[in-house]
Amino acid sequence: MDLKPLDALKLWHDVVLDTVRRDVPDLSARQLAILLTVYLEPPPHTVRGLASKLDVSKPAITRALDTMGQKDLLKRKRDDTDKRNVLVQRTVAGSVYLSELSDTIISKAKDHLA
Amino acid sequence: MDLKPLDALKLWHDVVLDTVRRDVPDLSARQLAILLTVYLEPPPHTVRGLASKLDVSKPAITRALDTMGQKDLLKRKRDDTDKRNVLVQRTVAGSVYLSELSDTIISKAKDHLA
DNA sequence: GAATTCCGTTTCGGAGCCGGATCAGTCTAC
DNA sequence: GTAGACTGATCCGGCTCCGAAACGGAATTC
Repeated sequence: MDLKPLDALKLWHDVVLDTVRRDVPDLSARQLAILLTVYLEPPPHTVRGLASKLDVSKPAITRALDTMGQKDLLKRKRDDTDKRNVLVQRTVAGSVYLSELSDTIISKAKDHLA
Repeated sequence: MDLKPLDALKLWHDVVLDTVRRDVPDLSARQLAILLTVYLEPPPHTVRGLASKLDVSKPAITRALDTMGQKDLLKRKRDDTDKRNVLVQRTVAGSVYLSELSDTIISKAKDHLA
């Protein structure tokens, strides 16, 4: 793999610019980090676990789940075996959102990594 | 270039997670977009031009320049030929910041695009 | 040289997010 | 069964950012 510094920044620039312009579901870096973690890493995902992994406070995770839940990008589910836990789960809308993000990345990558 | 959707998202995940954890100069997506534009696209860069390119309001650009100026990532310079204009210019600290970002991207890319 | 246009900034009220402390509910040890 | 540990949610004061509108200064038009 041969990715030069300038190419890496240009790729980042193109993708960030694209997401800023069509800011539709405007996610903060933290929210995006949560979304990607839930979709890419093996479950289960708890509030505490996510807070630890991202090194942020628990309320930050709870609030992010609130806002992303409203946008239907994620959903909560109470753990039946231990009702203290909340399991964070995927949704169809979340999958679509990330699918579009990967499309953007791949499209922009083609321009720089040809 | 052969970048699969899952690899693209994993790359994004790793880099975003890295920037969230060491949130030192915590830049919003917009601020990062401004920074990358100024450093990657040919000058001159004006407030109005940046607002148009990112499709955001002028005050948003002004405020972003304020905060990033405090962090010394960018600097303003009055245009001598037309004193209405403000030219946005690079700084050493900004170059260092983006250099570290590209290092992170390249490092994470190696894991997925080997 | 007065009126108009253009530029970046500031003001304004409002919305979102922040972390520490605290809370109610659940599970575990004894 | 009761005391303690643990989970996620909520409260709190504070900070950042938002866009529309209004502003002052500079350039242009006539």
